[in-house]
Amino acid sequence: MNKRQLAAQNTKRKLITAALELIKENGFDIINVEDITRKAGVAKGTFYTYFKRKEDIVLDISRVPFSEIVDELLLMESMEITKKLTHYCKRFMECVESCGINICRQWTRDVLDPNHVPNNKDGQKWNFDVEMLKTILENAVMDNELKPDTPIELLTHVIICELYGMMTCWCMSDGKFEPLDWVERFCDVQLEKILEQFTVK
Amino acid sequence: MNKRQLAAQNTKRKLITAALELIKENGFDIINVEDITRKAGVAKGTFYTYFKRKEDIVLDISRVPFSEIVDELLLMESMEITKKLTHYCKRFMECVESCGINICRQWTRDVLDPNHVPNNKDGQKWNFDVEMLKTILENAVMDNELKPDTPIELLTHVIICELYGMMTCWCMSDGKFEPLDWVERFCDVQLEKILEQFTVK
DNA sequence: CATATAATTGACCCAAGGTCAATGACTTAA
DNA sequence: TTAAGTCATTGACCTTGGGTCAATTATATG
Repeated sequence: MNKRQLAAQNTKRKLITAALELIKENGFDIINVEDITRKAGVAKGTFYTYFKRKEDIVLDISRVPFSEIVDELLLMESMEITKKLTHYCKRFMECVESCGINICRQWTRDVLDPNHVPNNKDGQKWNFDVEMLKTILENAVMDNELKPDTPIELLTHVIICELYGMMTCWCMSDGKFEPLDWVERFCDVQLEKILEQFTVK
Repeated sequence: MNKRQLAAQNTKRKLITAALELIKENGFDIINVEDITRKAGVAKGTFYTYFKRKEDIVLDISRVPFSEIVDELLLMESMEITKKLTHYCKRFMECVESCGINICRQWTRDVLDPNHVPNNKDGQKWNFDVEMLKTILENAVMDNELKPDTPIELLTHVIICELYGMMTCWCMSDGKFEPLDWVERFCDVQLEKILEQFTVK
């Protein structure tokens, strides 16, 4: 990586850091692009070198904490399926809480925006690796923990639905409940039931 | 209701009808306030007599179908709790489907908008009567279907989470799955389990 | 009929997202 | 070393569209 690329990387990092602090504190709609660039110490136009639209920076902000979960799960390869899924769900809500309401709010609003086209290489819209969840379930089928005819696509969607539902409701309720208590209750009560009919006894 | 009030009511109805068609067809961000007023046959300023902000009209659009569910549930008073809740959930997703993705998307984005202050009299932000759900559960406790120490607030939130999760994911996935199949699976597999520990045997 | 009230209008304002030609620092190849 | 090429940076400028408001018109009231 040469000098120019390093400088560019640094500029992007400065923008993301500035935006993170400003949005977390004030909310996405309150601040404008110039607030971000001023805090980052660059010109307004520079923002648009790295992000197509004002909204796009939120995806990049939230990507960092969530990407850690994928690494953690790789280390849990040998564990049983419910342990892995429980970890996945709990860590998801931990990330939600650490990002804060303003970021999660805007992230959800972004993904619901039909104009939103992700600008990252892999075209991934969800910040959280849904593919990872699928892989966990596929491995469980291969390991004969789950029946061969398990509808993986469906189960993936069910769990994602649950997590996004919790996140959305948490934001809507202005943080009235504890995300971690919430997800724990879900794992204890519902998760096993969801898997039950596909589990090999 | 005198002539003037009737005309005003009619103007508002025209605006809502015009907006419904335009948003359902094109999406909220694509159309602007003038598109709505042009289609309704009124001036731009008139819009702001009835709605504080462009976004506020979406709440009014979606209120109609959802309000019907409350009436239906009043007719089911004598039925058992799972029947009532199943009906509630299924009808919710029916409304979601009939509103269409563009309306539901924008509705969710609205409620996640921290600037959003509902303009309707009762200050209700959710278009769907959450209080109704609470009432159903409270009645079940009184009828000794559910234990006296049932955490009603919690159960209400759990079910709302599920429904909003389904709606949000449906919108995010661009309508890739069937809302009705989805909610049926939820009612069959998870609903009973959620209630189980509070059910009087 | 005069006064009060409420709905309607559309020209206008303006915040802020987004553009782009010019600049200059850095890279590359001869 | 140097000249050509590349690319991040800049900030004045453009544009869109949400929202305002004084004037007007229609209706209600006494």
